[in-house]
Amino acid sequence: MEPIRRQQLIDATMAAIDEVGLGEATIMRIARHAGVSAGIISHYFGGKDGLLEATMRQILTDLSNAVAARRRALKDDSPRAHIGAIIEGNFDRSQVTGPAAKTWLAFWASSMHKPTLQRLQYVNDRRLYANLSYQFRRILPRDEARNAAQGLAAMIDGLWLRGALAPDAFDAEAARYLARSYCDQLLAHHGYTSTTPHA
Amino acid sequence: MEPIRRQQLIDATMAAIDEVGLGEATIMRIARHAGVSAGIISHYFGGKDGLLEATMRQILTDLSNAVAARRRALKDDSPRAHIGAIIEGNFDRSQVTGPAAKTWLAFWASSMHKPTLQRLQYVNDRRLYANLSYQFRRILPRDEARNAAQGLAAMIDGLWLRGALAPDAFDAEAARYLARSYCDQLLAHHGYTSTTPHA
DNA sequence: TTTCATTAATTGAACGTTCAATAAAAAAAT
DNA sequence: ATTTTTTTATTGAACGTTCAATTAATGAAA
Repeated sequence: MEPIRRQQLIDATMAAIDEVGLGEATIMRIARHAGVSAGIISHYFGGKDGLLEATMRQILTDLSNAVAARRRALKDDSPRAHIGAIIEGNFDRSQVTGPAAKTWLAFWASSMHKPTLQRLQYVNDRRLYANLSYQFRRILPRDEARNAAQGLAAMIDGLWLRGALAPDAFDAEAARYLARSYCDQLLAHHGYTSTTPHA
Repeated sequence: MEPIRRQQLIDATMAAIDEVGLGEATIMRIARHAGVSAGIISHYFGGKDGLLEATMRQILTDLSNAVAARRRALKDDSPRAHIGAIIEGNFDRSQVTGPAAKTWLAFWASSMHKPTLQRLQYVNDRRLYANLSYQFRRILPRDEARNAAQGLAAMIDGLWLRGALAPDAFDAEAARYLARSYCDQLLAHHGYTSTTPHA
């Protein structure tokens, strides 16, 4: 029963944050979304903070899995292919629009003042940077690779931020195209030519 | 007396949000920061929401002014110069790190669920896009210009988001360099050569 | 019956708002 | 100039509401 309830409550948390924002996402509202009583949250997560932390953890895990799966499925081992997979994985993110995205942004803002969330967010950020940096380094000199990784990471965050903010106006395909184009420009800048130009 | 108090309270709001986040920024804490009593907030702003809206308005005005001032000071009327001024202005933003930045991000998240803030944020976003788009259009074909504007806008947001999140690790100069490099790549992509390469 | 899962009622703290009272400043009258 | 009146600025306490957490009671399963 425990794993079922935990998942229900995590999903309900995202739904509630998507609906009214983190500030108004009370334990009663979350519990109502999950179809259970409020007390059960303290029982399974020790309190509201525990539930919020578990929810952020799940989002990060989902993101990590989405990237890893696409990289595992690669036939091409080129840096461009790996970076492409990272981009695709980040824009999957259990739908860039929708509950997960708004929840992510809410946690992002909240992590500025909650050490626990900040740590999670930091680890995730470093992983993205390390992965990008490593792949760029296979082609670009050290400083160039470092800049490229930071630039692309910023662009991914920025595009996704816009997705969370205006889900209706957001075109996920256009976002992926922009990120890949930027990646290609970064690589081309140092003599690398892509084998298969993106559509 | 009124304009003085209003400014004090707006500054105190940013200080409080910088300190403990939007969720914990109570009117008592804000009032204490300003050295006045809590009741005065309702007197001058009609309530907490009024104060928050006024604070966001001020941040947007400051940003708008920072960009406008740099564009007015341009000697060169080239698209590249204008876009450069927009970048510089956006990374001024009354210091990308510090209270204003955290307040901005807090409002950004909050605007997903508060129509008033959403409207302010939307107008600001459209102005950035329109300005960038117009300048790119002077050199690039329509679709290319549209993509370039969206890409650069996303990169600016992404870089700045990272500044708000990790003020200590953030290098404003590096951020400006990344944005300008990206801009140059976008322009160079269609035969345009910059007159003065950035340092 | 004993244990596990859940609920519903309750508690105390914290919140934003309101309001009557006060203090300070300005204006008017003497 | 001095006093009186009016306006403005501000306070601090009280109110009603809402929240997260806790507790005791209830139901189901083993």
